[in-house]
Amino acid sequence: MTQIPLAELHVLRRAAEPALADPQSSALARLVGPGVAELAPAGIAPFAMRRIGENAPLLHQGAQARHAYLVQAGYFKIVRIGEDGYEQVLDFVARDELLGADALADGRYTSGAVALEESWVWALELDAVQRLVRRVPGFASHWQALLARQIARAGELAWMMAAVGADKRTARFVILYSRRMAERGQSPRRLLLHMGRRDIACHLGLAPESISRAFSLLADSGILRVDNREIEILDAGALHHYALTTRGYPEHATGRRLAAAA
Amino acid sequence: MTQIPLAELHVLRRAAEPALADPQSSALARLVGPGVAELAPAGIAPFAMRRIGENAPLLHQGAQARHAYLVQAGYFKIVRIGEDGYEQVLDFVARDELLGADALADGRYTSGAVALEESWVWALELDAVQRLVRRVPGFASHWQALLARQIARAGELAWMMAAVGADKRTARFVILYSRRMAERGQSPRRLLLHMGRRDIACHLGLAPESISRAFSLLADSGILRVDNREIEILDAGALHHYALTTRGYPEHATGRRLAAAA
DNA sequence: CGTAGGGTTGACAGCTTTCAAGAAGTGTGG
DNA sequence: CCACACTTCTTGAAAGCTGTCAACCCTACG
Repeated sequence: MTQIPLAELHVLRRAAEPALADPQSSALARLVGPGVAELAPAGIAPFAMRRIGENAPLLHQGAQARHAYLVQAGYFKIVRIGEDGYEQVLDFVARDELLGADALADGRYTSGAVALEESWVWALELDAVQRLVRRVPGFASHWQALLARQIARAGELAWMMAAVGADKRTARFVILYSRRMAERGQSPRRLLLHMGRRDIACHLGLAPESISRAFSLLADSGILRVDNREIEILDAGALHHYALTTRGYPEHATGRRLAAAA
Repeated sequence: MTQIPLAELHVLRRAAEPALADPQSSALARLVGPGVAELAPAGIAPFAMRRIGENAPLLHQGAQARHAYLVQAGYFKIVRIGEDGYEQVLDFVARDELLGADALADGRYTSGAVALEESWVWALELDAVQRLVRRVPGFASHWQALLARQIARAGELAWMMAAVGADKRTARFVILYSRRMAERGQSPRRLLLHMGRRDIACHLGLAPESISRAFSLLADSGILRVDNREIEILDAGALHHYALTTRGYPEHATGRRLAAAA
């Protein structure tokens, strides 16, 4: 009955002192390629790793941007502070993902970023990135793929937020979380939430109590097993089915004039 | 009492046959620069303009992507069709904005795009864009700024969706719409909605009736004047104040360890 | 050991969805 | 030119759900 807790993950989290230039484990090497080691001495890519303490901010909303950051290890939340001082959690960011890329638009960070746990990031000078885009073949497409990935996330966000009920929205959050776990090569079934209920609520536009209730409901339905921040997906099919029904309208008679191009 | 309707805008919409290579009015020239005319003959940038009829699809979700599109004139909605056949409106796209850039991630469009009215777009071959990024100085930053702009939109979306009530969410929608109008140099006070109530509802995750009610409420409050798809912001301050109160929590004790970087 | 913070659960008020009907505008065909 | 059908938008009333406030449990930490 009592399964082994995700203790190994906890340990892994604590001991996540990352290797630097090893292509196997360096997010930077995965982005730039194996030739990364030769770039730094040449002055083309003076990329440095930074450590961010738990609850420490990395990006400051509205601040002048000189760097983007590539997450090597740890977990961040993207927050936007409204004019009224209320914070909204826009997204969560994990290893191999980009922070602060939105600053490419106008040179300022449109949102803040806070580490949810001890984290390590690569500081990418925006100027240096531009040099790499022009000089290093293949880098431009890697970089743009990373940017495009962020754009695609907007769609995921809209999909999640468009769900009607609090429980359905929570179900979709779990699905997305699981999918991202899988992208990082981790188990898509046994999840360790790196954030608290309040941050989840802030992200989904719900009350923390509703998150709690939704988790309890999904647990009682036998779809999830919930133990504080440890979550296990017991019935993925049922979870997807549960998350399916949404506001929206069946694909109406689109395609009446399919070919209208010149 | 009866103000002049936005007739001139309607007319403008109808007569929007765009000029091609004039830097003043060509979205492509604004993106690439005045040298755009020299690229096409050289075979570097074989960009062509396409006309899309009303209600005609431009992007097909899941289809192999060879082009991104830059909107020259008209209006689009970005839609995602769920596995259950229900459509979700992710965003709306207007002149000078990008369609299908998310395909840079994995070569497939993650969402579809449908013209809400007769529209014209520049078809940008993705390969050609890559060539421009490397060869044309200054283009890379323009291009990336455009991509970054899309990323920043995700934040706007989250902000809008995080509002609690249907009326507040609608108010935020109007604010964003107004802001985008201003970005395009149009009046931020007198708005012409290019989409129907149902698309708005689909976008906000609400029922169409709720949109109607929210508009009526804002109109009765003297904040908006609503006449079908013509909307005028009568009291911008009140509108912002109305949209302010949101779910979320006052900036909690962040910054306990402000400096934790190496 | 005591406190503080996070998570869970319960009850009521408020709001949104749903279903239904009516009004207004648009396009077509006679 | 008119009439009809169609779509879109609006408005009304009841049911359902979520937010709020409150209390309680648990763990972590000093």
